Amino acid sequence: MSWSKHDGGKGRRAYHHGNLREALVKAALDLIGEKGPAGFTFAEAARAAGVSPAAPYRHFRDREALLADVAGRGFERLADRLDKAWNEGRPDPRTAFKEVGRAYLDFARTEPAYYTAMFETGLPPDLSPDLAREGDRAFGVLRQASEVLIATLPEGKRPPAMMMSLHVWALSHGIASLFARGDAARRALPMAPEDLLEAGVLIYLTGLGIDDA
Amino acid sequence: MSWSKHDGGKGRRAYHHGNLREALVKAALDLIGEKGPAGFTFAEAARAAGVSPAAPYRHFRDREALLADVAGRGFERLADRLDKAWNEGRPDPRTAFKEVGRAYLDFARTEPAYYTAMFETGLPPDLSPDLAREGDRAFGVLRQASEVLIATLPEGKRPPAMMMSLHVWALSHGIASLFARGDAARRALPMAPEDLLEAGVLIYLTGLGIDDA
DNA sequence: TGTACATCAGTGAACGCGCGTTCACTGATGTAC
DNA sequence: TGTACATCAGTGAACGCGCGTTCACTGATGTAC
Repeated sequence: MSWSKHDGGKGRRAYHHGNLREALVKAALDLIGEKGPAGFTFAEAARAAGVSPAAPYRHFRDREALLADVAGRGFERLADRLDKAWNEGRPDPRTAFKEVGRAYLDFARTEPAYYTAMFETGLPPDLSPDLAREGDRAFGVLRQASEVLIATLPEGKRPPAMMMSLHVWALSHGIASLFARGDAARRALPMAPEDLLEAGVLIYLTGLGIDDA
Repeated sequence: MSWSKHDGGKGRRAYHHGNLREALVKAALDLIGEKGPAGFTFAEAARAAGVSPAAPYRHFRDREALLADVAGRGFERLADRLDKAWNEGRPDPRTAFKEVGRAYLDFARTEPAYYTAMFETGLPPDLSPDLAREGDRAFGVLRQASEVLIATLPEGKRPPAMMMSLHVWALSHGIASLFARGDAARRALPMAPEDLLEAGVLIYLTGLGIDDA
């Protein structure tokens, strides 16, 4: 957050913020993280960025547009993390697949503000092209991983990859939103959410006939 | 919604509403259904019930208390529906178990306003004793069903019933909240949510070794 | 059966608040010549 | 290299709005005798 050069080093504010767009995104994340999806207001984000309430309109059409931007960045990060966890199927597809599941949950836990923006603000998943694209990309990682895993099965015993990835996504999201959320609505769980997910995925894979190599 | 007897049949309003508490609950449900979790306001619920904005305070401590009441009723209905679907394990535990899954999703789809109040308002699950009790009762049905199913397995191959019910709940909730929600945030799905869930539960049960009789 | 009175469940006006958004504006920056 | 000027990214005041909540009140209802 660099204010203009003519600041004079005295903390006196210069006219231009420098990177207000980024500062607003960060403020939005902080607010969502602190007070939940409804606790984010345009006005307060502006305040947090040290700027007048009219300034954000130079960068975002309205409140919803900022929210969509935040959610889009969230999906971008999620996709990156899942992709990294998948690691091109190494050391073996089954292990890598479970790592993808863990990474999903890890994302929900370590980035609750992003996760909330992505799934709890009621935004349509295709509100902006960016949002839609990054959302697809994240799901694509899961789908690609499913395909590779399925290919290890004998022909004729292969389930649809789409179905499989939807199951895993739904299970992961269910666990995340019931047991690994950041706010007071989190439900108690007699084990780590990651372990619950890993066990579930394991049983599911067994059910599909994808066993240890 | 019966107003006082002295109404005179002219539509002139008498002083007492008769059943304001119920009318407010109904109004809350309608508002949540129409405009999402954040779209519900105490003031508008009062307006919908045809009553001054101060009247609801005779029945609910505040906005959150009304929300908790609605959520509690939702869990009550959900528990009843799950229990009915379980039907004491008839015709056989495996079939009955799948029916419980279907009933869960059916509830989410046919009662989106309740579902939203229960899971998307950020209420702590133990905000009121009623809410906690009915929530536990709903989960209890699932847990009981899991126990019966598990008992069909040979000793030594029985997974913990708690884990199993958590898996099924999470999968159901994940599907419901991603693909079967009532608002614009619903994601497209190339099949019926119920079928996706049934297939998932089937694969999961197979993975546990619970096969067709 | 009639009456006095306590209690219950409303009214309606008012409050302070913060929100999203708009507007005409102005200081800072970048560019063309 | 200097200067004129267009454009960009802010300001700050104002708007209308609806919210949650409080308050003193009052009409309707139920009950004791």
